[in-house]
Amino acid sequence: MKIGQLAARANLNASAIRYYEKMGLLPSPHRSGGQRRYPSDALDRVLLIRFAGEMGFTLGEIKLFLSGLRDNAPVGPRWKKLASRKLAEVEQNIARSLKLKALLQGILHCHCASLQVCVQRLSLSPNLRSLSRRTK
Amino acid sequence: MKIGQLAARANLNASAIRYYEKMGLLPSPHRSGGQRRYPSDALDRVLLIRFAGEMGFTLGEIKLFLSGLRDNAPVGPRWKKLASRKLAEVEQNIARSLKLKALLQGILHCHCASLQVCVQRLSLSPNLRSLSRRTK
DNA sequence: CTAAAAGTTAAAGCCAGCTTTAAGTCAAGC
DNA sequence: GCTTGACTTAAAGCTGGCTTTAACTTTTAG
Repeated sequence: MKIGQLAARANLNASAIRYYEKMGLLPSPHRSGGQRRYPSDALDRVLLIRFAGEMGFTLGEIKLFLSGLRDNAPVGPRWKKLASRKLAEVEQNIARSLKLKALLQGILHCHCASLQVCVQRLSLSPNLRSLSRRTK
Repeated sequence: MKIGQLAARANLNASAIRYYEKMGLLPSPHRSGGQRRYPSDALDRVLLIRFAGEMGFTLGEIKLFLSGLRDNAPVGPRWKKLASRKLAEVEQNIARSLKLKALLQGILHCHCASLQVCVQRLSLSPNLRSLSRRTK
């Protein structure tokens, strides 16, 4: 299979496939006249990568658990550890989003004179002091 | 107030304040000897910006609704529109995260022979075909 | 045989929201 | 008056996950 066909089947660009290879997520396939030829199971691998990506794993993390993944290897402890860490992240994200939702609804339904009053009335100001600077 | 003090009170870097100004979110204050001097209510504005940012609004969106925000202006229809759009986004994010959580738990608790089997067993493969290419 | 389509590479570009850097100017304490 | 710290600017850098570009080669259809 040529790269374009693989890409079409996985519904992504050929450049993404090359990128995965460069990042070490896909083994470099053998070539015919300089062009990549993929075995058919490469599609599964690509789909698995996309799936993990959709689950919020970074390419680095995916590379980590793929590197220990043989044909029919069992779901290993390394993967389980990564997955439970990711699960915690997802749960945090959910909690945070629920708070956000409540805040937005609160402000949407309020009849305060101004946004600033709203924010104060919802006791958000104290929160504000603790925000940001997260990058340091 | 000098920029450093404002930054300290808002708990962010002076560079962020300058960035907000450059992006049109903060009015450029008058200067003494080339240096910015802020009125005390600038802090409220900065905190409001941060707050909105934490709620998931982009700086562009924040600029939009700040541009119609006077001292004690009522919570305007423009802001309401933006907020309800954002609310929908947040709700989508929650729904998506809940799915992710279920998937991760499913895989974590399964006893499949391999990840690939897991993914297939959880009927994820069909989903996979419809993923990505979102940037086009 | 030829032209177009698809493949190749390395390197640069994109997005947001800043931070960092470089090379200066200004303010405050002793 | 001098040092140190805070301020100024424009421009470049950072993160991640690719895409785009440019210049070129290979394959394929007619």
